Amino acid sequence: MFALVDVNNMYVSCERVFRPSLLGRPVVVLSNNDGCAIARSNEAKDLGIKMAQPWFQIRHLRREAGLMALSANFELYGDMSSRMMALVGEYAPRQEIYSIDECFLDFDGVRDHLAGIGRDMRAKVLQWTGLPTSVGFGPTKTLAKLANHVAKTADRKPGSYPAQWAQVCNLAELSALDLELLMRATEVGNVWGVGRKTSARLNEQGIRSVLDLVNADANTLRGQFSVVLEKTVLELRGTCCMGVDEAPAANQQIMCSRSFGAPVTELSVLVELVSQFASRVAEKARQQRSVAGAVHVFVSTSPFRQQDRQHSPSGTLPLSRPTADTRGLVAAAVRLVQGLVRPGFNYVKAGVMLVDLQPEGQVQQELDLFAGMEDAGAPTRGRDQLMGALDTLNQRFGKGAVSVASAARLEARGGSVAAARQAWRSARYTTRLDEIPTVHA
DNA sequence: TCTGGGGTCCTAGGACCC
DNA sequence: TCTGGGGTCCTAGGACCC
Repeated sequence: MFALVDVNNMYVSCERVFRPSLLGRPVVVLSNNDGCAIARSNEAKDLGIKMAQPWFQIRHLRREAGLMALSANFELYGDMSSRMMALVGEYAPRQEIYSIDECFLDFDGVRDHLAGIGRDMRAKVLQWTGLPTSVGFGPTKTLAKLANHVAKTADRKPGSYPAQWAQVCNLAELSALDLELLMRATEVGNVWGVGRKTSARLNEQGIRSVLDLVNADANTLRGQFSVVLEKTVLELRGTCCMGVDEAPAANQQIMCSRSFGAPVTELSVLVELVSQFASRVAEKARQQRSVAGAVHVFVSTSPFRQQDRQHSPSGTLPLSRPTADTRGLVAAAVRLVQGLVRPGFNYVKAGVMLVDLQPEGQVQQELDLFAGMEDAGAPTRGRDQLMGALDTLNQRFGKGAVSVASAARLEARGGSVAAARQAWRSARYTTRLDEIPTVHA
């Protein structure tokens, strides 16, 4: 048996822990640049606000409905997530942390009292962290996901499902009749792995509910769609196609990209931005002990500015020697961006991606045949120590305390036009001593 | 005026090989 | 006029997830 535990409206719930005045109010958390809503409280959902809806479209609800908006505070959410995951992980022999707000638990062999365990887990997380969760149990991961959807929806929309399924729902406890009722009442688009496009195509064929999908011919669907959908159908029927993965492999790509606060036309500014992004991905690569075989850079104009001429070039540069050294990666990224950018365009976004990632230490030395001879014999140790020192300093004194020169100029100028807008960010209550909450007695 | 930032996996099609 | 068949690898793009 698997459980899926997830935090309801994670980002909003994290904010509410430290600002109880937000409870009961419509609240959204905004993306970078305060651009669009990436988390919504139930009250905000009830106002009709959609996921990723642009802020300028819903701003009027501040006055009309008391909508509160907060800028994203990922440092806070990440720390709250770690606390929640640690608590939940105690309940089962294996845990797969699937995203910042949800994890699978593998209750191998356990069949009884699961709902009770779920309620206990929920209560403990609520008491210890203040975060409300939903828990779904099922014999496969896809069914646990479905159970979680039911637990959350039954809680949020009374009448949608029987009330006893709210908050914690165990599909294995249900009679065959109840399970059929549940699947008939649930739209196929709510199934894990069935997105917008697929559900539209399924609907055309008359497959509207989860029950319709379960009763469809898996083989035919495989031909029409893909093996992914076939697996989903099998999982819905109770056949396990996926296990819990406790230690997911290192990422195969590492990306850092941002939309800018204002359009950028100057190459020099883009060089500085891309340098910053490259520094960030280099740091991430070192964290997971990987080296990159190639660097990919893209810049793009805004498809929403229809009066602008559009230009979205990208390029990839293979490295003669795979590395996670900030200097080498910044140099490659800068060379790329210099070749991409053309004058006369309003660029609004850029990004750097590391690809061809390999574990550090098992780098193929043959690739060095054509590398520059000047450093062929240089000890790599010096480099590692320099990067180690860089990471330590930045960890201790804050991001950007030490950086390569091309990335540092932006900050020296006191930010730039491209700086992201973050008008309403809350304090990093749990990770910064100088932002720790004050309690007034 | 103002529209996120990460990731994964699968498939189709082309290049290339024998 | 008639022009094989089977394989691998790589890449781009699409769909999905949160």
